[in-house]
Amino acid sequence: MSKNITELLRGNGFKVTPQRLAVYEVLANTKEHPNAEMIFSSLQATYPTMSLATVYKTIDILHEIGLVQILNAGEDSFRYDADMSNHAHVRCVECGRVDDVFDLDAAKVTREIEAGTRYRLTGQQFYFYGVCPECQKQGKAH
Amino acid sequence: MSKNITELLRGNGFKVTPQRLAVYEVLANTKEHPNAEMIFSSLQATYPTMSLATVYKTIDILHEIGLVQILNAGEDSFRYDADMSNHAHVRCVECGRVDDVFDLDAAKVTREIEAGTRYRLTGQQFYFYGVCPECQKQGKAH
DNA sequence: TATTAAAGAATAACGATTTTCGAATACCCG
DNA sequence: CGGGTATTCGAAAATCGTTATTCTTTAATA
Repeated sequence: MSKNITELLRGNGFKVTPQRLAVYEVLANTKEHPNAEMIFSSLQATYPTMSLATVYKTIDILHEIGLVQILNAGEDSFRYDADMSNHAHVRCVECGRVDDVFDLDAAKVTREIEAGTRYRLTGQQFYFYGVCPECQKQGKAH
Repeated sequence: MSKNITELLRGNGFKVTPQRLAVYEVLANTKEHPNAEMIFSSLQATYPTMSLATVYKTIDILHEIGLVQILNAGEDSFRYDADMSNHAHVRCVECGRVDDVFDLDAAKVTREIEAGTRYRLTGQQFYFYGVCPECQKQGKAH
């Protein structure tokens, strides 16, 4: 990336706080697309006083300055991803895990849609649902 | 369709009630992908005593017997669609309307993904975001 | 038409997210 | 490097969509 988180925060008029760096670190170092609760829990050890509200407010800022994307995979809560590349997601309907799907040319599909509808498209989200390899092995597959 | 709503309800062990028929009628006669609140409001005139809880429970049943699909277009509430065909949706980020996108071969994309990941896919949802033709005319476009 | 299990309406409960507001602190300036 | 100040933090309460509970009504069958 061109700028690091500290520069981006300061450049957008936000203060650089340990909490913000910590929340971003969690997101940047996992591939598990955690929700707010999961981020909160994983920070309990190092930041015992941090509240869920702070996690939400921080995510809001990180999203605003383009450092995290918000996933709405049809669950009861949102998930967050520090990987800003345009990629789809697949959720296992058995265990709930959410994985990345990189081999999909979304731009091509988007161009087709833009030609078909008369919308001027600004973004898209593709979600796939199925059973992950692990759960298939578990024999839970019917 | 092969069976009508009355047969489907009864065949699945559900009673056929005026409320259920009414909720389905609303969904079947609109292309606006209403959420629960919108369905509730549009039934106020004819069913002044119906409660929101009934709308939710009815939608739940209609979804269970395969008569409506649930849309999660990244808003704060769910939308519902009586068109069960596999089609994508596009939401206008200006006015909030949700339109259908039929010209997209989702099955083909799904097959590609299934080959790439090792998931066994059971479904997918594609959502596009942009500015609808009306809002583009409004000059709100930047 | 009577029986009865299921459904409706009203209300309370629930969980994720947002807001409020006094206390704490990052950052600019000297 | 320390002070002043606007911003942020954190705890609690509020909000909002949705779900559960309770009690009353009703559809379906004989």
